[in-house]
Amino acid sequence: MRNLEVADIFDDIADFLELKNENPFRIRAYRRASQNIKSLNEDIEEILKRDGLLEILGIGKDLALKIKEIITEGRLKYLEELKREFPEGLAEIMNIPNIGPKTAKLLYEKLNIRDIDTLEEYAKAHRLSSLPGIREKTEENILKGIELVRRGRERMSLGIALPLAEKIINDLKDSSGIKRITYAGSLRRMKETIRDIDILVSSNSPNIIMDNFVKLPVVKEIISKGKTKSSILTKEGIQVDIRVVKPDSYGAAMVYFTGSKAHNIRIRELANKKGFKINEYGVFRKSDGKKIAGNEEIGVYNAIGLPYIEPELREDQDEIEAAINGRLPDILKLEDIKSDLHIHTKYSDGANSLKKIIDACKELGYEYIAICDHSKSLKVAGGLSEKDLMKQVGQIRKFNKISKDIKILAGSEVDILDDGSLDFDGDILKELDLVVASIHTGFKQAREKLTYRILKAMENKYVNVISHPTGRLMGARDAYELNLDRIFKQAADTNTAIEINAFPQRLDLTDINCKRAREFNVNFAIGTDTHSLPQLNYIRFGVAVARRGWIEAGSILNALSFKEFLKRIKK
DNA sequence: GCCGTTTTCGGCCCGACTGTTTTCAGTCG
Repeated sequence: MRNLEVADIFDDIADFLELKNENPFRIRAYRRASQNIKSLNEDIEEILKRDGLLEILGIGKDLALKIKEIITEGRLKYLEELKREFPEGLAEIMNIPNIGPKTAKLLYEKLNIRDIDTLEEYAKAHRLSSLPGIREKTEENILKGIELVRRGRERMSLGIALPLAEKIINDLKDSSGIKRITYAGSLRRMKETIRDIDILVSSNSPNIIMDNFVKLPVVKEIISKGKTKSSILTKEGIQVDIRVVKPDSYGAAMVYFTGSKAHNIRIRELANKKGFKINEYGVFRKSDGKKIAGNEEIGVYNAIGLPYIEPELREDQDEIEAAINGRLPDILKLEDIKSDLHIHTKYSDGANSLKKIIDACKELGYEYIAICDHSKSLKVAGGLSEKDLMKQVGQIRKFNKISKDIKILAGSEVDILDDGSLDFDGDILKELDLVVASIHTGFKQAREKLTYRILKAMENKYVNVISHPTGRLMGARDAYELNLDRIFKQAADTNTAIEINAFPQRLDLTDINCKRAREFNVNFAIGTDTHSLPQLNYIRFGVAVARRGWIEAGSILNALSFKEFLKRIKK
């Protein structure tokens, strides 16, 4: 997979073109191409092989040639030429907040500043004030920005961002004058990682909201405070932006602030062609400036002839075309979920007793759940021996006899061993209601070997689900190399479901891979991999991944009724 | 540099905030 390599090169080119003050539309073409390549769900080398580059949105003749050069030559002459014109450090300088191409170029040309360290020296010595448009305040901001860059403005996981946004909204929502309040941005689109949190408010008295916002207990620093828009930095160093609009603009503002930027650009282009203008206040007829929509999101889409598009789909990844052609998927909803198919208990490395887990799941309204503790080989996680597993199965059977509200599936998260066989024999596995198989060893093995192990496991007639199929742990471990297309095909052929592991550090499969797997007609199982009670709520992150992957309820095992579920998993 | 129900040229999304300016450029989302 060299998609990222190609995307990064196009991004670098865009940086250089900005420094050169090139045609902004040309720069945007590179950025858009980069963005689209990043979110492709197919290997770009494969696309090149089948001569399909021009089908990629935003790739024309010229960029197709450049992609070919990158893949075959391992480099791009054009980028190397650009690199000769400017020192490499300038791109880094442009990463500093509030320093864009104009300032970076000015610093370089007037003071020969070509890296962050030099810039810091100059700013501290007040030697930047000699430049036009830079005085003391800008020097201060540059120093602050350098600190931010050094600390690394990393993206946080959805699991951190969502609760934080909910807390801020909760703290704010009683402010007088707030009519509606929500989070927007990449958080509302439920991207797996988030950089900034965006909050949107509708109110007729924005001043009060701005004042209350910058006084919230989480605020460490006020980045900017205006009449309708402010930004703060929390004590954890997370930027939170807020925007207040009038109630009759709330829908348009929701669309605008939910993004993605690429999606917004597309719908604005579409509006333009139809004689409308879209901004964060509404949809306006160009002929007489009359506002024709804006209160609600759906009205904005309908005004330009589109059906409502779910936030998770708004990535300019074919959703506009699908909307135009009436082939938008009816994606999974949280309410569709009837079960959690991956839960650990005290039997292995979970924190809670079977009883506690069952009670909590009843509270959540589940129709059935699957208990899947680890298998005997995974000693570090307290894997169960055959004897202990059978004891657990017995306990579950007993429970099911007296329970009316919820069905408990006796399952196991069974290790896939080095040769692709399973950690328990068939005579044990046949006693279980659900077998979830996963790899916990040999992450560094070759792609072919790891792929083989999973393919082999799927051949086992007792295996219902492959859990966290790529093994990634965000911030700790990359996904291991797999031939996913072969795995998806095998999953469909053997009726083995692929798990969407909802644990925020995993989210494995990813949204992009879900979209790919969907083309193979595979079934999915969402599991929280819960090890302690609050983690049962992670289900919403798994649902988010499925939604971003265009998955409909019909192919999610745990969106099926218990009866349907049992039918569907038969191999 | 891409793209086409304005189709092979001439368009290309739109507005808020800051810091520096006497009316705006640069940056950001």
